[in-house]
Amino acid sequence: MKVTGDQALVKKINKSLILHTIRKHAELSRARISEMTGLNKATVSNLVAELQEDQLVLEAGPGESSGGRKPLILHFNAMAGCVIGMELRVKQLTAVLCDLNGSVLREAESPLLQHDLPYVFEAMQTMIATLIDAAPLTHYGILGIGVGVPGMVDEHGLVLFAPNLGWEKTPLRELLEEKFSIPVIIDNEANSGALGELNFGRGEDVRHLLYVSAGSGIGSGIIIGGELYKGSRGYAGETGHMCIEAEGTPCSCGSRGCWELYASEKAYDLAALELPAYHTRELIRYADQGNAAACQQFAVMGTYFGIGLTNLINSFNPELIVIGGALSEAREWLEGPMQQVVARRTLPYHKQQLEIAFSTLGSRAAMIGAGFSAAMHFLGHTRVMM
Amino acid sequence: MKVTGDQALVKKINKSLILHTIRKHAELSRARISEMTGLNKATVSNLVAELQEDQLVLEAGPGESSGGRKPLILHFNAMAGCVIGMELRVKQLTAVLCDLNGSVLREAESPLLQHDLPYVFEAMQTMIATLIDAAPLTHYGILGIGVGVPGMVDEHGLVLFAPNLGWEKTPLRELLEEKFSIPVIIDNEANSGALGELNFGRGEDVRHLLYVSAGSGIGSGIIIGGELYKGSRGYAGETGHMCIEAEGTPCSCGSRGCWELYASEKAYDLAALELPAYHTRELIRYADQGNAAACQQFAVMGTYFGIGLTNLINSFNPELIVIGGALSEAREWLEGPMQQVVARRTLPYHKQQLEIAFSTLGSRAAMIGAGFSAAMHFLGHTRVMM
DNA sequence: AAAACTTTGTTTAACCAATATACAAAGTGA
DNA sequence: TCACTTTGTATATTGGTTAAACAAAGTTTT
Repeated sequence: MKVTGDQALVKKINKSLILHTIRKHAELSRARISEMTGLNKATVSNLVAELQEDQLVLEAGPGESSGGRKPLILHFNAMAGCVIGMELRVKQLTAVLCDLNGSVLREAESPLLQHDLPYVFEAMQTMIATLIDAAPLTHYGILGIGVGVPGMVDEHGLVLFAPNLGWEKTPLRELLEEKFSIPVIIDNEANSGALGELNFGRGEDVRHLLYVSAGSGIGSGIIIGGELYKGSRGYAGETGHMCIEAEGTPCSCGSRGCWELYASEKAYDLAALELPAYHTRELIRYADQGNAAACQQFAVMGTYFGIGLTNLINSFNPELIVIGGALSEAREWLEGPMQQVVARRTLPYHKQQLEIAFSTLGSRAAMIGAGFSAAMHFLGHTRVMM
Repeated sequence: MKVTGDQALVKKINKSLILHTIRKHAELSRARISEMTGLNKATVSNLVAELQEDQLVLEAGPGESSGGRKPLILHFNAMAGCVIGMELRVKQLTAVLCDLNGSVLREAESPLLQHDLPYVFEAMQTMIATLIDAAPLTHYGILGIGVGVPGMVDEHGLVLFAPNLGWEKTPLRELLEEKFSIPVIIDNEANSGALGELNFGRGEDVRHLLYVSAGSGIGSGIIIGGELYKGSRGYAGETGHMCIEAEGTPCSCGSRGCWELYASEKAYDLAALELPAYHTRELIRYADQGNAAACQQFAVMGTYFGIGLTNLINSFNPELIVIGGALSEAREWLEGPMQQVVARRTLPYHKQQLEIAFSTLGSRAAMIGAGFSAAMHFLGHTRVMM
């Protein structure tokens, strides 16, 4: 059954519009909201009153007059409740406690020594419980948990396939919801990172964003029209297995010449590196010391990284690409060769309005994005398309 | 100013819902529509009455009783008006006169000898005028013109760049609207083809579809969530310039190893073909006659075609890929090698629900899709997202 | 300092689309 | 013929937005 229109829907649309207008712009008066949205002043007053009852909007006293009565300043009550954003990495579990604006209230981190589900689930439980205990008292309490995982996730929060964890069809959402009895959102780590950068990083006012996470592999989160694009069964963005050498190195996925073999940490295995370094951090240290082999390694990777980016640019035509993940820390060494290749290889019209940036949220992008998903699930977002 | 909710919007949403329900399913009663949409019977009656006044819905007399009063069968009045769908190709101009259901009422075709705008525009004008004259008398007359062009088009119908025509920043929509005073929709030929296949070809009930048009180059039309995805400035889908050989053959776009150099008609130039054939039709004839060189040529192209498809599959995760364009006529020779590569190289979870099909609309896909765009522009489509 | 003007936010009455409910019309089956 | 089903319409109610008037609280002009 499709969505039909009635008065309740109208109210939902307008209330949602007002809430998100306040959330994004902060410090608005009712009169200003009426102007910005086109809604009648009376409608704004009524719905703001409801949002105040819901504890989602607060009145912060009078503002500056512009020649008449002083406006009553409203702002979004980011502390109406808290959310937990978590990232499950191969060697580490990290999480944040956030308010509804993505501000980090508390951080937690613990190493992950094994990958079997009981062990990992136990570690997640412990960390979540710790953050819940540490949460300040708010009206709604803990509103939800968002988790970014290194693998494909379907629309029911089932982790279909996470090769680096050895997981297959793991019902992570179900397990966590059963344990904590609050909504849980599971998503691919790159998708979460894309949401984080879109909302709290570089992506303000961007409608088409590509977040490319390069670490032990490469994954992309695709934002289209301001929203996450997940593909037909929820796992688009597996761009690491894009072929950039038709008859290149065989990959574990069954294909050959996959991008991530040349432009992620997997490249270290292939390179004839005469250095005792197989991790990005170490390699960066060598490069910083002026080691030619390390510099060369990054230069080659940067070039390959740019080739893959070019393909994504030609296909998706994004406004902004944000590069995140462990490799983004090697920006100093990767950026030059990468930008050079992109400049040389991209179609002229794509170049014009494209910006390629490195993550501003750094390693927290995925956590913050995952928390944002949980917050949005609570806040809702009803709107009309023409 | 954003879209706000009021009663007019509610009516618009519901009227649109009813109209498109009738359009897609045909032969429905008011009672059945009420069940399908969830709208109240009275609401359906009222809005159907308005749609009848608008001449968009007709009553076709009583249907079969299922144990009670006979239903009154409604159907979409596809002949409320006509649209023109046109495709501008490098060597040919083709167009169709369609009803609002994409049924072709009349076809036209003429060779294109030059590419300068005055000549092409003159040819377009003549063809459109002929079709308008040939149109049957309908309530609304000619509702719009849709044109698919071999190049990038922005949201204002400006042809930004069409290398095969030598066009740059050509205001095609403006010119046609000025001339004919009806709405004109310009789009990339692959985008139009994607819409055609989605609505009138293989794509029924498909939400994520990729239409890959292979001819003198390769372009893709991307349907996401049942809607055309155009990228940030309206020209996503330039997948032909996806690099599949990092240090491959230099391309006119400035890059190297572009997919279309290996898997479109451009490959003929590169191949050491010892045949006097440089066009697909001729080559197919040779292959049909058992010529080994021709078969080999197609087999290689099929393999490369599959490699590019694999990249698209991993990135977009579509439910259905439809292959169109001139090369789709070589299906017999391309399909085997192509499917083999895809089967071997695609990630296991992507394979499960993916179907790769050849165009059913053939060379008419883009025209019919362009006409559909014009029809949809008239009919409107208002809906809600949660 | 008083008067005139501005701006903000609320109150009021009117409007109108969807809905539930009752009802009329037109069929089936025993 | 009678009981039941199904279809489609009529009626009163509900509840959201809106325009317009208004009250409140400023600033600017005289």
